[in-house]
Amino acid sequence: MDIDDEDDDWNIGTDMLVMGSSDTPVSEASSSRVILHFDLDCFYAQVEMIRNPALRNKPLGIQQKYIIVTCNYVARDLGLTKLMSVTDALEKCPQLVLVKGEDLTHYREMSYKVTELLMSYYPLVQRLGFDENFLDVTEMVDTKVKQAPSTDLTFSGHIYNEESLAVYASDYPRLAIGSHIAAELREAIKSNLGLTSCAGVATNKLLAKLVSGTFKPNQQTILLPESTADIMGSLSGLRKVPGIGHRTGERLKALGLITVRDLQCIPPAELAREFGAASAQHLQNLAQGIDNSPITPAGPPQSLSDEDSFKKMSLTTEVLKKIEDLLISLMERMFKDGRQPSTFRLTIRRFLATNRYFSRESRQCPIPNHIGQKITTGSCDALAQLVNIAMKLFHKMIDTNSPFHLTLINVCFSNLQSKSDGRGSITSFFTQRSPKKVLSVSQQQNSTLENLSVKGSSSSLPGDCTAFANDSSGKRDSQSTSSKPSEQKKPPPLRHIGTPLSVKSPVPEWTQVPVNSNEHHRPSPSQDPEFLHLPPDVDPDVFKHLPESIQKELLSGFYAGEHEDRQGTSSQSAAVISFHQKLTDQTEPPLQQSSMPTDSIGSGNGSECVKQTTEQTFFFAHRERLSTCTEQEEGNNRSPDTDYPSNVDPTVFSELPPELQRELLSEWRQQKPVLKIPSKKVGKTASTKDKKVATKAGQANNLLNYFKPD
DNA sequence: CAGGGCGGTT
DNA sequence: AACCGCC
Repeated sequence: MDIDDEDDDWNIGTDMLVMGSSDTPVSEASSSRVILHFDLDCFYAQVEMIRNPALRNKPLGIQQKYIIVTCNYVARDLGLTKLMSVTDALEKCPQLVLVKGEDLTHYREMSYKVTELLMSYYPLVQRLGFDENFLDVTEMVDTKVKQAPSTDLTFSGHIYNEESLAVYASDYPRLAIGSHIAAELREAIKSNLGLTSCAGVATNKLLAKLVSGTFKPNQQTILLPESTADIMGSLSGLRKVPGIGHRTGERLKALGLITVRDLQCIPPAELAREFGAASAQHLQNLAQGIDNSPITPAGPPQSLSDEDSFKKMSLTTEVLKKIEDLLISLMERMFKDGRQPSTFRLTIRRFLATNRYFSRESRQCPIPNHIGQKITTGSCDALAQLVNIAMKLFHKMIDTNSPFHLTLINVCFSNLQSKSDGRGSITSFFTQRSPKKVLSVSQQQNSTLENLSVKGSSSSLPGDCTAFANDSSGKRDSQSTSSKPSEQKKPPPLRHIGTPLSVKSPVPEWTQVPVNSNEHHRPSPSQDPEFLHLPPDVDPDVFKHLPESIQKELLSGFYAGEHEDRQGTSSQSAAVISFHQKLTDQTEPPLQQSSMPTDSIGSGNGSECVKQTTEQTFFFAHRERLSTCTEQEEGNNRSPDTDYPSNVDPTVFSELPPELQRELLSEWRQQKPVLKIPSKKVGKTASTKDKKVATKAGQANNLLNYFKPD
């Protein structure tokens, strides 16, 4: 039995009151929230078009395996849709240009840049996937409403159901102001990052999300409370309600519920029989557009994972190899993140013709401290030890004596611990790392917001941003009291609304990546035997499955015949620090199982023993080298050098934001040198961001001016 | 349902 | 520790 669901019910009042009183002139409930939802247009495709502007005017599809996960609007106009098979897509549109999108690195980076940008305006930002963000601007709006008369208000963007409404912005001053904030932020995203987006303005997350897609590319829409029933009723099925997924949808269908109205009307008691009272209430709330869930501010990701899918995998050696590949890239990301994972999870998907639910199975276990530390320092044997742990987990799920058929493997780090030494600490997320971003929002001289009879004022900006700064506990300030009836924790972490969160650079550290980092392609160092080296406590069960030749190689040590630049050459990055730790067989006996976790994951008997390599280097160094030679083959009529400026439409390129131009250029440049390994530090300092800082520093962005007190 | 990743709940 | 839900 669940006790929860406190929040959802008592406050039905706020939203519902407004809806209910549709006869009389509706006035905006002063207690309702103002929530924005931002949805980037065909996000992956936009990122690829920025990376290669020549793709702009062509039908472009982003391909993952045999699926087009998204496509640009040129392609959509030709009839393509999301999640269409490559075969179908090419049939419909033979001239379709395909870009592989399995490697999410660039999308992830850009995604966090967007979140980061929004957070720099106001910290109450919640991510939803890579391409959506919610903002709770209630308090911003409220302070504004108090100081400005609600005359001369306008709505920015569309109004849902506008035709059938007769409304004035002065009836909804708070949503109206919210709509201008949304417009300003969309413009900021466009001018700073080159991305177009849609936005929805409403009184809760559910409605904001639903309404944001009303006018599709690059537009925004307000949902007035009186249209709540309309937009809910417009949904084609229950599955369209955010919060009702596959499973819940099926269960509802089993109850005979198909439409939103079905769910609204079913007697609560009946629904409660299937879902319990609390969940039943929650579901019916959703069906009515009621959603009191708070915006939970985005922090760094709580887990990092890497996965790959395939048609068939049925050999243990393949599994081992795949896990290793996945771990290599995952560990590198983990290393860059700086935090230390304390839980490891292995997830698989079995091929099961019978299984209707594509279900995944997972096993997880703690990561021993000493291994976790090695991850954060980039030590080479962390890989081997993790592979070992992973294989143990694998054997918990799969009996390798019987045939098996996997279609997916996922490796995941979670329980990420910030270390108090600075790097990766939550305390440093908003500390100055790179003064890269200058939020010169509006290029336009007259901000729309300035029309709101606001006393624009000084632009003194606080240098310190303590929004999330806290100690290593990893918890944010718990805060203050909600002024709303809703149970929401009302956080604005901002002490003073008039004090914008650091125009300077609140760049969260988890987004920090070497600017010049050249990691375009999947690691796939697949051919390279040096990754197969195993730890002292290697699992004999695993080992014996290996081909003999590999076993031999393992036993003889891999780095013996290593060539040249294994030593920390100058070209290696700070992230690729190499160290040389002499480990002779004598000084370091290979049996260390005492350090394994106490559950069965720990190494078992003492017989397993592989010679430790005599010299260890950070595995990232190897990974970097190997990654340089990969290149995507596209079957289509794409020119092979799509990433080079030669192919780029200069006009289009010149229209890109300067920062993007620079990053692109450096990216392109990076592709040439085969062994060029960018340094984190070099990347940062080499990036020309400093110039940008000066750009419009004096002209504080309008939003910030807008909220200057007095 | 694909695909690669996330967060949250049980 | 495993599952569910979402993009």
